[in-house]
Amino acid sequence: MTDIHYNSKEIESKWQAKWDADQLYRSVIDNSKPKHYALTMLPYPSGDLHIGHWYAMTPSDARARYMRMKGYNVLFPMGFDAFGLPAENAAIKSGVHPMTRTRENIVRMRKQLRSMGAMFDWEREAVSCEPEYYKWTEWFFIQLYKTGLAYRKMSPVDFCPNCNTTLAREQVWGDDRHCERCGTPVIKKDLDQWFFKATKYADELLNFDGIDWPQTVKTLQTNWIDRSEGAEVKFKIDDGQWTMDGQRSTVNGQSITIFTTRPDTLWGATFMVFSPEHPLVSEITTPKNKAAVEEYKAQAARQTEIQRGAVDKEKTGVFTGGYAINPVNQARIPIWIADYVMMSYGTGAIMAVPAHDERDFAFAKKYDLPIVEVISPTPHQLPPNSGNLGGEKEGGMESAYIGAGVMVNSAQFNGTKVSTEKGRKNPGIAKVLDWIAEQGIGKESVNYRYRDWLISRQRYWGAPIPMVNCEIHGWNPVPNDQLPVILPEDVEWRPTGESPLKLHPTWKNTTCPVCNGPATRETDTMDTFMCSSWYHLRYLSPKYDKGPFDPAEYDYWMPVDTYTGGIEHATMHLLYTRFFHKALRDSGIVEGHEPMLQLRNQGMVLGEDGDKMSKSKGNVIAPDVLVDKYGADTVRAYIMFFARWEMGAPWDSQGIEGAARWVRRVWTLFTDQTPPAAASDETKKNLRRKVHQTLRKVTRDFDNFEFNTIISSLMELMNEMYKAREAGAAGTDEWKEAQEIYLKMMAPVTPHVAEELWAYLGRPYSVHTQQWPQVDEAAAKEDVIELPVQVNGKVRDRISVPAEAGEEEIKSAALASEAIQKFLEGKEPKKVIVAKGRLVSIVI
RNA sequence: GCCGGAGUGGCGGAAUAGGCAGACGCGCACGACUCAAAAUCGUGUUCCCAACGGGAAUGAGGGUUCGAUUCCCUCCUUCGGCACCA
Repeated sequence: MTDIHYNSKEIESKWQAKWDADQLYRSVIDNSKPKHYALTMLPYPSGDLHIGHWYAMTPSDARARYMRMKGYNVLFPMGFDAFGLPAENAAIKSGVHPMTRTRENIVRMRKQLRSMGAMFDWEREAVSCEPEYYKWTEWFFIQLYKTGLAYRKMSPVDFCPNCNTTLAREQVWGDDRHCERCGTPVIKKDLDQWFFKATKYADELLNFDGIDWPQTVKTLQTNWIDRSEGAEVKFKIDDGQWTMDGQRSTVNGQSITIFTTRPDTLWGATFMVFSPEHPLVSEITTPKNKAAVEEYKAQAARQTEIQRGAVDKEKTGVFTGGYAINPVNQARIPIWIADYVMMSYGTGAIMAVPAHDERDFAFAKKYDLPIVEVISPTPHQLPPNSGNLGGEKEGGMESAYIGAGVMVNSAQFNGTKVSTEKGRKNPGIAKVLDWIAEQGIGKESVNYRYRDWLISRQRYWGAPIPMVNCEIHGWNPVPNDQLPVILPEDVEWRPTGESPLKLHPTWKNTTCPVCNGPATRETDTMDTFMCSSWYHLRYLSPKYDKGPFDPAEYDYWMPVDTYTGGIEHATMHLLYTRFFHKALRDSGIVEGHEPMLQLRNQGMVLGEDGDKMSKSKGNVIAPDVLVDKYGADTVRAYIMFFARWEMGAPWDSQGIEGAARWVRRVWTLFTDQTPPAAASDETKKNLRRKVHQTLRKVTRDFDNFEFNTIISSLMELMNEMYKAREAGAAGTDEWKEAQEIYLKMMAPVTPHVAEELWAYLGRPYSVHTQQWPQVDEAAAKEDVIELPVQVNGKVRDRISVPAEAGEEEIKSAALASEAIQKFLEGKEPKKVIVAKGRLVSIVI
């Protein structure tokens, strides 16, 4: 029976069936072991598992397996993020109900996932579109509503005209502000929508203490939230006399608040600019300027935000006729409107400091508005108090000055140093902040770009928002005993821009939970990111019906120890789930500040042409085909080998042959029946050394998610084993140890073939429940090391010295070398540096 | 414009803590086996100088150092994020 062929199909189906039957991957609470919750992002059930899923999941699985062998009780669950647009869009086209289609797709994908041979605990599978799941999605909504974190507001929101629904700010991408799902540029609509008050946690979300997340994700989230420190300052409206009869506007004397990051430049504020949409614009506009202002507002409204947002667009604006008083120097300054001021940021109005802001400078130049320098880069150029207090033009400036300097033209602050630091770290800003607070002019303030999370979607295939509206009692949550609000099945999916549930004849009619009178249900559904914000909790106990999760399971397994998935979710799912966790924590539902302690992102597998894979480009690699041709073990091995996991790389159809060859060569080596021969002690010692060195390396690489070098180390060891066999090592104790350790190291990567060979060698089932081997440091140690000897930085020779050799011994061995002597030319070296275990460096 | 990642052979990539650049694999070349091919096995494979031998080389240029893919500065290319954000 020397000639056993490697048959991937046979051994993979055999072991998958056995593992299933034995419940080898069932994870149950076991207080005798430390737990490890390994989580990988759940797929959307599109109906086909693609190579990207394999790339994300198999290294995650390998590491979960490794942790299990290290002695942890590991939970590695899988499920489906099953609500969402594609199923609904397919329904519109084909008429097949989304639930039908989704369940079919799940059956198919479950099968594909099983072909991976991963250690998923299927008993814990969770599917977000099933009522027993979304009951709790609805329940969570109500918890957030009860704590004031869910609210309804009419506001201008992003709407995708192709997907026919509103989107959260995070789901609008790129320069052209397109829909994250379909790429269509979004439009603005004024709509009454449900939001989660995520901004309440803005500062906390900026804090990543205690979590081991990639710097890139932390940076992306930080940029997204974009905290900026500054001040809110009140300017009084002073419109003087508008008309011949001295009539004043209704807002005369009222205060308008602006946000600025540069309160130190207040003395240079020579005009104000309001956003055209600012509610006070019509109030402050004088009759004389009304026509021009209305015209400008209409023009601004016609433009899309993209057109308005074009950075290099020339600044435009019109004067309102209104004035305000600069609170620091009482200068009467004109109020303009311009579309470079956005209603959506700060207060929708700014103080314009043309001398020290490029945009304000361009605007002032164009409309001939005064420019007053208040920060001088050269402190002694201007005599103190040489101020031209707001009004006169400063002709000398060529551009706005943004750098450090000292304050000038700023009354008692003249001479105060200003750095380029932001916020309180800047001495000038700090002083002015204190002073304006004292004077009651303004106060220190923080602004964020981050917006509350808009969760209403005008689509059918999502979790219903469990709210009821009564004419008398307004909005109220559906009582707990009526949850879940079930999605009706008989719905027409017409893409009308309105929620299909709204068009259902009866579903929306219900009774008010307060008065039992007639009321209507909310017909929008929830953003599917709501479902995925808590799926890691449902995995704990997917069949539990007394709450979203079983507290006993929660106490044992949470938090997630290792989370893996794509970085494209940095400012979406990964931010939502952190917010969600904090919101639940404040409701007393969960504990701790963060849901996922460690995060690692995989890169992307590109097509062989180096482009992103897509059906239209025809460069899609189908894992099913690869599994059929090579077997899952080879696909797993190649996926882990061919790129740095966090970087990704283009697929290479020839490259996978290398992984296939490796698996076959291991197979051949391990099933080989070469009779034991006499190997020298040297051979046996070298074999052991290589085995333990490899073990040390593989262990470290698993710890560090460096999967590609795990495979190359295993390939190297295999090559060594082939040589050792040639030298007669087969059958020796050292050989047996090598085989045993090899299969244990291989088990997380190629679980089927490792199990098969483990059985072949007559070891007790299963290799996957074995303890991870211990490195024998003594065996791994080198006796003799080869050191390169450099002369003036160039390697001129290599010497062999005992590993234990002292500095003097190494030094004299190096100097004794013939090759080195040649380069020394009899001269005495200036310096000899011995880096122990590394090299010798001689300077002449 | 701001923030972050990445630039190493024909290709994917490797290189504990600043110490032999190119591990491992793909590809390619040559050889063995074969009637032949595939598979398999073996050898070689950064570039330049014909070469024993030597020189150059980790995006470019500079710096620190006995020594730099690794640290510092300037710049280029590329990918991603943000952006009239006050």
